[in-house]
Amino acid sequence: MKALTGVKPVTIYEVARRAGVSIATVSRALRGSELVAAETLARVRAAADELDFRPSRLGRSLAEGRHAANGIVFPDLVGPYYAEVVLAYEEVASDLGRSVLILATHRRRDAVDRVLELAQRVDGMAIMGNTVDDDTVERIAAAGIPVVLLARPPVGDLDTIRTRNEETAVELAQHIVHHGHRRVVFLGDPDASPDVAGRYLGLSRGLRLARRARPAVVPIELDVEAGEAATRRLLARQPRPDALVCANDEVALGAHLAAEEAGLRVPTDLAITGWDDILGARFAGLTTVRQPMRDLGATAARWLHERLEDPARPVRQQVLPTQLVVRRSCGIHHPEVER
Amino acid sequence: MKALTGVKPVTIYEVARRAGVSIATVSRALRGSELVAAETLARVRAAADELDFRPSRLGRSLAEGRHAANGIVFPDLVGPYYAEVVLAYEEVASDLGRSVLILATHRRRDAVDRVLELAQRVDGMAIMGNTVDDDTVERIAAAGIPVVLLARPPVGDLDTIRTRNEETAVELAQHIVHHGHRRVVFLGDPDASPDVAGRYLGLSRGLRLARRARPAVVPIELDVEAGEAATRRLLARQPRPDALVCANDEVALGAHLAAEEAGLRVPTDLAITGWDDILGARFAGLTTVRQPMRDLGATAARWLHERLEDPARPVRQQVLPTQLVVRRSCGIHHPEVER
DNA sequence: CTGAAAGCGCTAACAG
DNA sequence: CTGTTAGCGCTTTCAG
Repeated sequence: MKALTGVKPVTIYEVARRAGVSIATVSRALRGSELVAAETLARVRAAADELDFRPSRLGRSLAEGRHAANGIVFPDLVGPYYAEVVLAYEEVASDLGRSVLILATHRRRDAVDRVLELAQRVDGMAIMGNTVDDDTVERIAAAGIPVVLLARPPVGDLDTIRTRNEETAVELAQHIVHHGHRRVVFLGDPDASPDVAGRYLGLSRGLRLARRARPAVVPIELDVEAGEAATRRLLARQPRPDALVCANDEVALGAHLAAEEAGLRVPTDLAITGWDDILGARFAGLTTVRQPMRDLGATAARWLHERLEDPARPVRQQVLPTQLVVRRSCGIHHPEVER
Repeated sequence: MKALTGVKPVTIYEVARRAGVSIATVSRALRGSELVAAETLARVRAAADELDFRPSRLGRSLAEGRHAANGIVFPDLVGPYYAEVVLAYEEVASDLGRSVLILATHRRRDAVDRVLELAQRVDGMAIMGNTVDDDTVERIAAAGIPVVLLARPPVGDLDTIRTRNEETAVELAQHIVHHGHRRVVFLGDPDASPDVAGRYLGLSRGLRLARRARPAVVPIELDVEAGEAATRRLLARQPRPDALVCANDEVALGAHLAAEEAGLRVPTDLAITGWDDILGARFAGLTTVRQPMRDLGATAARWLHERLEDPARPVRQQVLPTQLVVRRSCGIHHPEVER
């Protein structure tokens, strides 16, 4: 028997009155305290049900001094990459009984303010890659909000989870060299995010180890259009590059488009590699690097929860493994070709 | 000159004491009330700055009776589809000064409870497709929380935004018939979501109009693996279907994989279509239907804001157009082939 | 212009 | 076991 209560929320007072007890008893009864007589408990429950009472989250949070909510800050949500991270984060957090607030910073200049505002609404938050500067991170942490850093270098003594960029990029470089490519260009902006920086560094190091020239870098956005446009420009130059190492798969797919348009064949005329292993990469036969994105998000949520439970626990920093996925966009003579 | 305040949040009382005024004056000053002397204003500002004061969101919300936050409920975030919707929603909501809480229901049986909990934290929310039943939606709306429905049929007199499914599916059916395909199978579960139901209905209707047999339906999950497995099974049957209409692109890409594995050529031996036009579709040459996903999310956020501003404004229901994107997975004789 | 004080809805001592 | 009461931090009358 649910009473339609209209637009005025039912408060604990009304339940108390209806059950003929005090609000303290209602509170106890509804949150499963031992200190309530069975019969009282039943009366309170009945009253609450009849009124369809749901305790105000605000009142409760204010009294408890906690939000039971987590935040996550990421640069954007285009492409499957961040979506996966955020989803896994939400899934774990939700199962742990915490709501999740999201904030995409894009490159708004008021990103810092928005993050600070977010910090007012959560008990802890995950902060990804290229969103806000270290000062802001430290400021939030100093305010007592647990923070876990995602895909960015450690700041202070904060929990940090990253994926392996540089080492796998070295491996990728070797793979490229192995296929005889010489004029290598990196498409992506190392200054744009720690991830991209690591990938560029690894590529450079790998090429250096193989005594090849340092790669040229074309700092662009990480989307299909930018990859396509940049490649179009590059292919007009002489000599043409013979390998494009792209900072992510979207760029690589854009490069593919431009190559096709120019009548070039991949990998014969031009090798292309990506990063992330999004769904499209598989269908384009793109050699790329697979990242455990769901792990990133899930671990962040779990760690945050554990730190909230025990603020004194030791700091953790982890680098998740990534994996070179060899398909055909680099050359086809390689043994471990994957479909 | 920022004072490190440690872990105890600065309250309005401390600012008031430091500025030598009452908390009421601090409140007024900081929220830009006219009723504060210029000199007082300056003193309060200085004190707040020195203490790095940020008003407690909880205190404020409780007093104001509003959260300045919106929720969005969706079934999942796998695949680019929902991610795009959510991102656009966040972007608009954030610009309107509202935080956003997300909730993925997956198919948890406690989805209703979680949505109800979410309702306690927001001023309004968007509810997508196949998440919770109409009763729950009405219950939330009845509690005075503005709701906008996304990609699901209207419930009561709530604002609703959908994309055109049935009509475009009819068009798709005609396209398929036009290419001479006869044994058409629909991959997807019409009971799984209103969107899928609409697509199936349109396909059936289109085939009927062309006097073709009603399509068989294989109710599966909407991911690559399910599409691949189902197609593998279908291709083992005699006679083989000659056209697979998939409820989304992931399924279609999975079907592609299975066809390839079976040594069949698309579209010669088997036509395949998808829905959503994700990035991978383009590279697989998949004929599909493009949906304005960002519009969906952005419009939802905007409408919600407008309704919050003016609860009495007229209800709106809108169906956003979708567009058949013809590539090569159905046959190549069509005039309007797109790259 | 400014301060005092009454809530907002709930939790958690503290007394019985 | 149960009720009283003091906050949690802020906004907003209501009086000066």
